[in-house]
Amino acid sequence: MSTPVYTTIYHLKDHEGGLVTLKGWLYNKRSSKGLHFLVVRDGSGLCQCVVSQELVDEAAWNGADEATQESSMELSGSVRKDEKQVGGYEIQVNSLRLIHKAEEYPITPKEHGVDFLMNHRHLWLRSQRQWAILRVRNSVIMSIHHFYQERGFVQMDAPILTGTAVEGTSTLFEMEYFGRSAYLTQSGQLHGEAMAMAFGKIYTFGPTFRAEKSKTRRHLTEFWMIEPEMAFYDLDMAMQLAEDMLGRIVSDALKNCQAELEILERDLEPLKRSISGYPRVSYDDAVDILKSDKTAQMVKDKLAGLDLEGASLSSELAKGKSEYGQAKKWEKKKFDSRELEINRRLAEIEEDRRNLPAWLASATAFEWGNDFGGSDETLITWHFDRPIIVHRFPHEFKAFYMKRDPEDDRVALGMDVLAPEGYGEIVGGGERATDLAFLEAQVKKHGLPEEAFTWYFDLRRYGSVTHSGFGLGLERTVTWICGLHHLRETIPFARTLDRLYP
RNA sequence: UCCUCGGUAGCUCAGCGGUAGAGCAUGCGGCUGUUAACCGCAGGGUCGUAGGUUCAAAUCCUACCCGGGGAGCCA
Repeated sequence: MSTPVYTTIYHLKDHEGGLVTLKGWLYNKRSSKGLHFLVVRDGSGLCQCVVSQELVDEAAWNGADEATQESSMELSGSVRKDEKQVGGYEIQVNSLRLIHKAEEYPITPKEHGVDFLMNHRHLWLRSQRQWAILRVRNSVIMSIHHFYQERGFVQMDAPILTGTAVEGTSTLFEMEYFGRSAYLTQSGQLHGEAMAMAFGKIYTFGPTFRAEKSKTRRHLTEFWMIEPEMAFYDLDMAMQLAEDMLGRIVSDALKNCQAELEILERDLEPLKRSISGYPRVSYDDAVDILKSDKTAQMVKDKLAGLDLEGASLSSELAKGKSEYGQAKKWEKKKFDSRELEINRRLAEIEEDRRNLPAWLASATAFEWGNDFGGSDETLITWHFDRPIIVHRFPHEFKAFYMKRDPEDDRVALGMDVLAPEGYGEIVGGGERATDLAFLEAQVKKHGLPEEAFTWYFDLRRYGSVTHSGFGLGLERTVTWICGLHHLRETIPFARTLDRLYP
């Protein structure tokens, strides 16, 4: 007999019919007399390994018998293709050694609540769904690097400790820095501009901190942001770059993360449409869309649909309850889990029914000059089947460094990319102001400390040029690609308003 | 800061005035192809905390603590 080759579950396809050794952890176990079906995970995937009492020695059998969930083990056996199994392969085990018998594992193959899972994030990472999400995150990161590197951008790091608030609006984490105040960066943009003037086209990729007291599914206090900054790019060029970048991220994910997206049950159609052809929508047009009869009709249709769905689910629930008494035990179990699902969905429907009228009211009352709220963005994106780029906003609610539109002084040359399916803003940026006097006036007007910007003003003193850039929120992008409800699962260890552990 | 929902077994939840329940997990037993396997038995609880109403409180009331979602703000 040949010697087994040490490999990983991901590479089993190269060893069909051969003998291999795997090292991993027990994900789940099913047993009957003389047989153990061990679902093993090794970080690269899952594989069912069959231990038959007749075919292994006593030590191997006892090891499989004793193994508890998440026990670590090393096993060898022959690889067989089997479409029915997770990963498409199965291993008939010849030998097995228990490396460490795990204590009772807190995360069972059943459902858990968010709080419990977040408290066990260090273990939750081992679950299949988290595996899939964080591998998509990896794909997105690599796509971004490839995209920019292939286009001649230089990756440069902006400082994390800063003495300047880039945008007065956001709240900063302040800290003591050798006797004075420093802040954790909320954007690398100003330093990015300096680097763009030195290298032409650059992008930063780093952590960003916002001390906003937001408790929503779209916010983290620590998140990762990618900020390209390009000399000699105007707004239109920046919008095209953002579209090309997102298109690349999406098409790479579709190509490289098929298994992951399937685990996440992601509907691929909206992603396939999101590779190119992003409509450009001016703020003016977006306001018209928001206040249109069509939007009002969409909200009404949505409400009617929710009523229908709610009624149908309620009657299913009632029917199940009336038949519960006569049901067999396994039928009861099935109904119990369905009941949970229905109750959860009903709660969601209830919430939407409460929110939608308020959304419509706020949309109808919207006036030119207001900033879009989360609900406004969602309503606007309902009109499109792929990401859209909204541009040229009233300058009042935009950052001081944005260039004014030469054709309309009321608006700034900013742009936001809004993801479809209700995911909203994933990119924000635009063309930067080039005129020194204008910037000096802006800093004063926004009440920012002028002395903190003297270095920044230098960029307009020595060869000021047209330039643009934007920031991409990594976690929001991954949330959209994965089709998730909440962004906290897209980062290994989320930092939120009241969560610093684990 | 405000609005809203929740806290019952290790976990997910049901019970909503009258002796504390189920599934999963754990332990033991059964089953030679299982797919959140299945079947049987067992252990496991100051019903978030503190007051109050009541013959009787997990259930009703008040306050507080903790968490989820949302608003504002943002990527």
